[in-house]
Amino acid sequence: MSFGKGHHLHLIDGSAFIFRAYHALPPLTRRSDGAPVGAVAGFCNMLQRYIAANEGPDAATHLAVIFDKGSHTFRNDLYEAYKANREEMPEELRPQIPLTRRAVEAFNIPCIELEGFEADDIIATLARQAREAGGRVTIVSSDKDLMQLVGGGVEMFDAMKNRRIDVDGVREKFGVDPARVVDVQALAGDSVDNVPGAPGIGVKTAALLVNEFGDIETLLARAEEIKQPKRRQTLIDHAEQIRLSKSLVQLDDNVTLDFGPDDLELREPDPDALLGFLTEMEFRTLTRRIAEALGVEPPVVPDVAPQEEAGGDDPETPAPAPFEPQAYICIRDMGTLADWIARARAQGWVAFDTETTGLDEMRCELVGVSLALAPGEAAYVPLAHKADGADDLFGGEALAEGQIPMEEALAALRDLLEDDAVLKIGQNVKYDAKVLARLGIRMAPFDDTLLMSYAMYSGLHGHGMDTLSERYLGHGCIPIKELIGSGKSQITFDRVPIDKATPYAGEDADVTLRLWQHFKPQLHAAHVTRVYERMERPLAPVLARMEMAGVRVDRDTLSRMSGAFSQKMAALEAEIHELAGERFNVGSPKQLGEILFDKMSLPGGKHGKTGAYATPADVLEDLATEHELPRKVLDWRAVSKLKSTYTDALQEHINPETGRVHTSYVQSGAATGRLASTDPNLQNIPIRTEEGRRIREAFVAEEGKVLVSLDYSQIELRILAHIAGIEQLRTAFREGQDIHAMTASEMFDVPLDEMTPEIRRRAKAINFGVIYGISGFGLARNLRIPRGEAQGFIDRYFERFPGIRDYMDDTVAFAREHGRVETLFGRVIHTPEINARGPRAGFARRAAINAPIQGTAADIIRRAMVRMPAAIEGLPAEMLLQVHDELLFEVEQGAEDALISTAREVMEGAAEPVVKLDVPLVVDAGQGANWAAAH
DNA sequence: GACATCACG
DNA sequence: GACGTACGTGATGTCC
Repeated sequence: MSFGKGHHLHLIDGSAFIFRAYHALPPLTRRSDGAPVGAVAGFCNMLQRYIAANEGPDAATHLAVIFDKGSHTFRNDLYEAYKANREEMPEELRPQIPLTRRAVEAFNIPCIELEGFEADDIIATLARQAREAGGRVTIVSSDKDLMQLVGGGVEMFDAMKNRRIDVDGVREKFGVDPARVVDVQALAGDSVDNVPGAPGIGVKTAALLVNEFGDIETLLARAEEIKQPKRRQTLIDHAEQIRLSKSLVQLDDNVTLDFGPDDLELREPDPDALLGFLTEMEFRTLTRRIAEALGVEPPVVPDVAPQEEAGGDDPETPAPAPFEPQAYICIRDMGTLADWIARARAQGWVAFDTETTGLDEMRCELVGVSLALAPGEAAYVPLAHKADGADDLFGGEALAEGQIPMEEALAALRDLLEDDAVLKIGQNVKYDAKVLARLGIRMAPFDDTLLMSYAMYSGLHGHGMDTLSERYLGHGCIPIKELIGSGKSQITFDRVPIDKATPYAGEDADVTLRLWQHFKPQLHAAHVTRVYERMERPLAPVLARMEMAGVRVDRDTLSRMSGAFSQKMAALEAEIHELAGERFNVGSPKQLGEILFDKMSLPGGKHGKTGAYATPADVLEDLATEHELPRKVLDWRAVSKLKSTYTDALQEHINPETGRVHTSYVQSGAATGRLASTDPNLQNIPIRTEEGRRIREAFVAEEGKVLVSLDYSQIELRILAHIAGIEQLRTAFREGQDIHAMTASEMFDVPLDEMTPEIRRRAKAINFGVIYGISGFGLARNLRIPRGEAQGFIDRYFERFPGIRDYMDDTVAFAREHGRVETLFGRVIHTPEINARGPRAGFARRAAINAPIQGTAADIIRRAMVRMPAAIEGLPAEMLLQVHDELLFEVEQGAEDALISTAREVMEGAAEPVVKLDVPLVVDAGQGANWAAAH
């Protein structure tokens, strides 16, 4: 069939796809021979998702993937240095290139490459042919070099951001129409492709010139008319270089091809060929998913064990059992349960998991438990499943038949779970341990696959069971949604029929067991055994105890504040509507933006990602000098935040049984080693404003008790001083000086006794900026000073403290070489994006600089927390909360001083004996009837 | 469910 | 001189 009107040709930029796949995924190797296949897997995934989503008005009728071939093209003949500063292709990627071509063919998609031509030129040619035939074209790429092709039915599609780029999109990027893009590129040049352009002219300036004069030739002919002398001279001096640049960026849309759009009609893949290829790559999940999409039986991917080296200690290792959820056993009688428990004891370890009615460990009920003794050998013990239809007529109380009575089963399980000689293996053990603790059962000793993954792979990926199973076992888990549904019609696990619950619950234990067998030997190889055994594993029970203790929150106080906030909001809202001259939703940034920037035409309206106006606080802050309205909106937002996030929401988190609020800490929440706090988040209770701070008055001690807060003073700066070896900082900390004032004095040559608050404020911002991987732009924005001035400060800072720059450079170099950074205590934080290009590289760089500092501080307080229960044993005190550098305790009146001195000693000495810091750690303490007073 | 906004260290 | 930027989190409301 010939291509024409009504047809739509999609052209995928294959090389861009590969690089994205390569950088998006961690190095994955084929199990049988260790060949790198991560990029191939990512590539296939992206291709599959692209095809699956091919519907709607922009769907392809014709499709091809285009690759570059050869490194020498006509552009190298024009300009030797073209693309000369491209980095070498990574070693792991090179062998994957031919495999991705085979992947395209396996999908039955035409795979196009032509010796001596860049993919861009082939795309340009096909796009022109398709356009001339009267059809539409979508170029799947975000490469700006292709933007010149947009228009007349040709658009681009950024698969990463899932966004189409049309003529307006190109105008936004280059400031000119697509037809003029080459002229802008010719002037601005391109450092990535090493196109020289005109020195000193960037895209902004280039667009300005092109819009005024037209194309390059006209511009060069009329260069004399340019007013700015420097710019005029540049253009005159570099005319030839600019012409050359244009011929480099101009795509050739007249490549001789022995086929055309007609030949690229969308074809169904041949299941045998496609699944054969995927099986050969040993992509288990992907094979299964694609088989499902094709409606055929998924082939078994042989699980070939890696080739053991000669003399390997166990050449007879059998292949792991395949996953067969239907084969899991349902235990319905005490005899069988006792038998499994006996086998677990004989073996010395067992994988264990609980099923419950919800995610809140403080309120949910136990529904059943599962056990696994070997890969593929798992059992589910239902305990509290409801009878079918029990919820209709009889109040939902009737239990399903054939379950061991709860009491009896728990008594038997207690012996196993509390047996010091049996290791319990779980995934996120803190959850199960809390559920069991409410039933009076202590679960110890244990191993936790979530924490093992966190210790080894922090920063690489999440640590949930589904993620780990897919990644390390190649097995997609049964989604919980298949059992309990989602949204409004969601049911609790006790309503799931036992015959459906058994494969799911059994799988949880089976997967956990297999992950443990996979991870355990790797801890040593990754050098994180100490991190796991000394910091992560022992912290979990400590967190569980803190969470169960909870903190008392006074409902009346919050309720009164909510009432007052409501009134204040209503008053502000009325004033805002009055000032705006119309009613609108103040909480909608979109509507607010339209009022401010369209209706009132205030300056500075910038569009966010979605094209709507952005109205963040700092923008409104600037506008507040122009008009009354922005200030009112800021006030409204402040009150609205306090009410909805704190005074309203916190009340709902008060547990009716304990009268206290019980947060959950996510031990693997932050890549740096920090904790995260959820449901509710008690690590972001307001303190910076007077009004917000009053919310802390609702966090109170019980009658006869006191809240005590201890926090590390300047811990991250102290760590920086130690790691980077900055002598002036170390001395200042040893002598207890004001560190920001000292920095200011050093930088601005102001004696300490003449220090002003303003100068000190600047130094403080720089000190913090350093910890975050400082940039002139960031500091400028923070201090609201010109960028040049901010850069001057930074330069001066590095001059005075050269060790800081060395630390930054060394850390980034280490990350580039190893793909990770480390804390002083050996915690590993992976930096997979550190060798990426573009803005992502900047993010990764700053994160790598920050991670060892933030992470070491996190390690120190974790160590203190692990030691704390034993240290304060005997004192009438409980540790309640951790807020990164602060610990909050509740203690009986009279024992405050004893607690403070004990806890302070633990905290100040927490780095030792593993690390001897050459700066002191200092802990400040406060106490009072509520959290506000304890500060 | 993505995005914008804002609370904390 | 150009680009886009402070690090790490979680909860809420709007809007599609």
